[in-house]
Amino acid sequence: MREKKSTRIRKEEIVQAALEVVGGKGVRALTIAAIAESAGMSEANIYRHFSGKDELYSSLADFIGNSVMGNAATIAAGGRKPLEKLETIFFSHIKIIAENPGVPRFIFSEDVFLGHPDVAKSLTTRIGSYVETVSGVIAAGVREGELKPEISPRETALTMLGMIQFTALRQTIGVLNCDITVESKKLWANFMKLIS
Amino acid sequence: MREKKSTRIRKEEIVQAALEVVGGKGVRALTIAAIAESAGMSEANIYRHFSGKDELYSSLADFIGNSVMGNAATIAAGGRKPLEKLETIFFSHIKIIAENPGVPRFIFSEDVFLGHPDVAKSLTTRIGSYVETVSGVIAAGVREGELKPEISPRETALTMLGMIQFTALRQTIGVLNCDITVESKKLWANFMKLIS
DNA sequence: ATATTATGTGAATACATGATCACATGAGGC
DNA sequence: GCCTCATGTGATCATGTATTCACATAATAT
Repeated sequence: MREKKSTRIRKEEIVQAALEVVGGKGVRALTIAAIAESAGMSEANIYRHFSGKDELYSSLADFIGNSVMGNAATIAAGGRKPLEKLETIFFSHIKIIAENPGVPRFIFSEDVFLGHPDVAKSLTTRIGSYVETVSGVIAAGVREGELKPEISPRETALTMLGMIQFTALRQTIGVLNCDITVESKKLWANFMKLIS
Repeated sequence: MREKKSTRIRKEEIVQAALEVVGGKGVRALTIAAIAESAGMSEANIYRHFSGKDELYSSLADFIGNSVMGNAATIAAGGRKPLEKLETIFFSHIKIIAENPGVPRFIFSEDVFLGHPDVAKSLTTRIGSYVETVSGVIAAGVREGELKPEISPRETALTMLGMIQFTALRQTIGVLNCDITVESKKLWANFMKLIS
């Protein structure tokens, strides 16, 4: 039999294993069997620490939300100039996506939004505040004269997030043959020309 | 027993039914049973017209590709001005998404890109040519002085498609509480300010 | 009219997946 | 050393899904 560890540690291991499964084979492949194999334990043991797949999904969403989406708010609250903040948000978001493909896959997966409404609600709230955060930074940029005065903060924020999201998507489905960081630099350079 | 129809007609009906299932309940719910119910026929009859789920996926991809992505190429080949073409491509794409949510769901679904590599390859090719088509229109717009000379056609095209894709996504997951057409008008008005 | 063929279906098969259970075993308190 | 309990597991069950098959019936040719 395996070494025994506390539930707290096992939970983290299981969530991490789940994220790896999603990153490697997609949310569709997120079966108890796959998680158990990735975590190196039996299927039954998953149920020892989680009541079922629902709780596992919630934990996964919390983990992603806390470690990832909170990031933008922190940057926005910093003391730098708006344009700098925007750039930092953009590239840190891209970096997260590049390092962990399971994140965007999970966040925008059907299994979450059609199969786990409570998890979906929590994620949509986070996405909404993400949009507001970026809008606020853009509005500040306009006020301070760094950005063109005629642009609309909210729509520009949505355009920027769409650009990020589309990049993640293209990477996920393999359209992006070159490196995602190279691609994102080109996109950002062009976006700068559009907004300022 | 039901009325008998030719395979050609039944195939169309089945593809349409499948698209409705995807639009209503997602690719995850695209089971033979669900398609059969939506089409009003028995499961076994699906196999009378398709060799299996793989062929059905291919047909679905072809249908979407032809009726949707071909659209942009037609518009681009027309005789209007680049900016007009861009606007038409944008709004017809949005219209398709609004009328049939199954389209973006299917195109960017994991089930397709991780479970049906041949279908995925055909779709990635189409997405690639879509990007090129839009890039071409934007490049023409720059040449003719309708758009800012400093923008990069390819990256601007990706930004525009990202904007569309993100709108589709927000509609799919329910973040978009207001009408998608209203939202898209606001986004386009802002995008015009960005590119010209 | 009859034969032939294509189209339609309920029932059955094979397999994957989520979940449970009885039982095994390691860790810490005594 | 022994007890207790949380942790770990193979076996098992229930359900859902893709697919097949024998059989039924409408359309069509002869």
